[in-house]
Amino acid sequence: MKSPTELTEAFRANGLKVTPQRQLLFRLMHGNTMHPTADALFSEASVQMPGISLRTVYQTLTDLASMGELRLIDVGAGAVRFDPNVDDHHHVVCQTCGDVRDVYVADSQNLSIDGLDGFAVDSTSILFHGSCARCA
Amino acid sequence: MKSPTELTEAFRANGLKVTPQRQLLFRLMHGNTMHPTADALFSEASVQMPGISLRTVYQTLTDLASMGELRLIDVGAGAVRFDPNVDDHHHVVCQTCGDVRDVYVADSQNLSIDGLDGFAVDSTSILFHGSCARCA
DNA sequence: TGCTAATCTGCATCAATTGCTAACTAGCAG
DNA sequence: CTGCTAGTTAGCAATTGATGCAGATTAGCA
Repeated sequence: MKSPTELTEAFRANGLKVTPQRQLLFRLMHGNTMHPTADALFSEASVQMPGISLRTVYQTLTDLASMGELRLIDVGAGAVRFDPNVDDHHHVVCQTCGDVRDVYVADSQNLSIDGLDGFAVDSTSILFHGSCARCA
Repeated sequence: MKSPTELTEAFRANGLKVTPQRQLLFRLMHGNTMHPTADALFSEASVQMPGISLRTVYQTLTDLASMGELRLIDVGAGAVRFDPNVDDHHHVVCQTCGDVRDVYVADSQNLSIDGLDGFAVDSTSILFHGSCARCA
């Protein structure tokens, strides 16, 4: 994801306004490796800006996602998570503490797939389940 | 997933009762390659047994899943899907029609992962997104 | 400084799933 | 075959994550 400053320019260039709410969320997500849910981010944001709406968090994060600045990840735990890392990477999920971490998989683009039957693959997402170092 | 007859025995052996509702669901899921949602299965079941409860569908499918007879798959489309194929396999999802199909990935157990950092991987699920032959 | 489209808040709504309980029944014991 | 009882079912309430909506507000250009 771009820096808050770059995002400000990108938003304006797209005819979108840059509000204090959005700037706060830019800052909270920039370099964030926690893979927060909308709700977690809302809590964080509320500390610095009491009264901010959960709706606004969803809105802004959705905007960022559709601009390709962040990725939505669904680890099947109820709520979607947001990941500012848009590199070609994948995720490990700790079954105990729910922690999500980025990992890089060699040759993930060149997997040998049987049964495709004419299906054209656009993207691949790999999810590893297990236990993190702390919970093991 | 085992055959309806085998499941009947397995349920009894576990102290679970075999009701007509469960038998119907055994039959509907056996060899089913449609990856139905609970709701889709409920509709199908309702044809043969009007009055069956959606709650019962969820209950029975959850029981089957915890007995290892079927797998829950979440393609991030809102509702969980049920897959009676418990082999080591993965899924492709058509972004257009939503269709889900089983595929087999060579060496999916031996991916070279960077950034694990002490994380112990138990299971891997790979999701391929793209367009199926019909929608392309 | 004013205008106007974009945004925000707060609440209603929706969809998937689970919780709860009274009525019912599979399946064993006698 | 009959009765008992633990396990099940139906139906509805409740929960959770997410989105729709409208009136008040505001960013940012002229």
